[in-house]
Amino acid sequence: MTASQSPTTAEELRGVGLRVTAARVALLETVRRGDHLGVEAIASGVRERVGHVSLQAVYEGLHALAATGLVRRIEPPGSPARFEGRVGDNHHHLVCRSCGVLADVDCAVGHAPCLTASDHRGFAVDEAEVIYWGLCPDCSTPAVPEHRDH
Amino acid sequence: MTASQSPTTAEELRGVGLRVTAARVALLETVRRGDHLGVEAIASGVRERVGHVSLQAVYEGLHALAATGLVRRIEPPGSPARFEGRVGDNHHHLVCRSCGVLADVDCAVGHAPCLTASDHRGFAVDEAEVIYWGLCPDCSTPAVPEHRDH
DNA sequence: TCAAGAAAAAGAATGGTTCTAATTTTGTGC
DNA sequence: GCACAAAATTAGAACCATTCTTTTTCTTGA
Repeated sequence: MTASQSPTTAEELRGVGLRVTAARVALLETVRRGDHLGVEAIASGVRERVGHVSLQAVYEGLHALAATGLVRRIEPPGSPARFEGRVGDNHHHLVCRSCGVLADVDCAVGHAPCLTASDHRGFAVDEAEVIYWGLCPDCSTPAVPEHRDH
Repeated sequence: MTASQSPTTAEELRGVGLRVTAARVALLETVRRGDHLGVEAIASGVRERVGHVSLQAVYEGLHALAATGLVRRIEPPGSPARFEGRVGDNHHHLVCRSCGVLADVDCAVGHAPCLTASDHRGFAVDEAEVIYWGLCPDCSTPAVPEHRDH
């Protein structure tokens, strides 16, 4: 652990072959500071930093960042896509059936694929994605049921 | 194990509190005979059996069947929902990154939740859904690459 | 046989996401 | 420092799976 400074956001972007624009720097920082944000929330965060950015630019930027592995796209069934900046540790997710909130769970193994199927039927498996379904602390307390499935 | 006949499709529908209509019988049988069919494919199968059925009726019927647990809805990120008739054994799925094909994998445990998170952060987890990502046998052979990610 | 309620029909609407085409900006080489 | 090519951004429309609304038809239990 000597003095190799952690790279700036701009350097990280350049490092994966992306051009550095104010919008993309803000995009990456917004995703990293946020907690599983959706596209609209990310767009708001980016606009707070750099003024007007179109929604399409956000989609395009997120696509680029996800393709290079700087962010990860999570798409829980039944809700729009969300993004997180925690990548590379192959962690998994807890999803609340009631309110849809999303939380991280560490993967015991830490690298993909952390599970191997007994019979993978000829597939070349490179990742095992796990979603734990349940109720979050807020929704599982019987008192004050604020959110409910219809 | 005496001679208790397996129930007819109609009896199964009635058993979960649903009304028996030609469309729903055909719907359930189509899903069961098919292999992870999409909504359009299911609609085609139903129409082959009972003539005209609207797409909305198929959506409505699938929703009802899924709510009662007679069918299971699978929603792999990036592709439209598909349905399967194999329920109750908590099996998982292999998804091909290239062509999107879906295959079943037996769960070693067999009942949900088959995995427990190390730290479930207060969530009451009732199911662990696993998706194995990889390439199917057809797409992983280097020769004749028919399908490719853009 | 009848009434109540569930299911189906038709049609429109919704919403997240992607595509197209034109314009601007960035990084690089001269 | 300038110009050029590639990449990023924009605006706007298009897309497609899914859902909603309303009306009509059918199943079921009385």
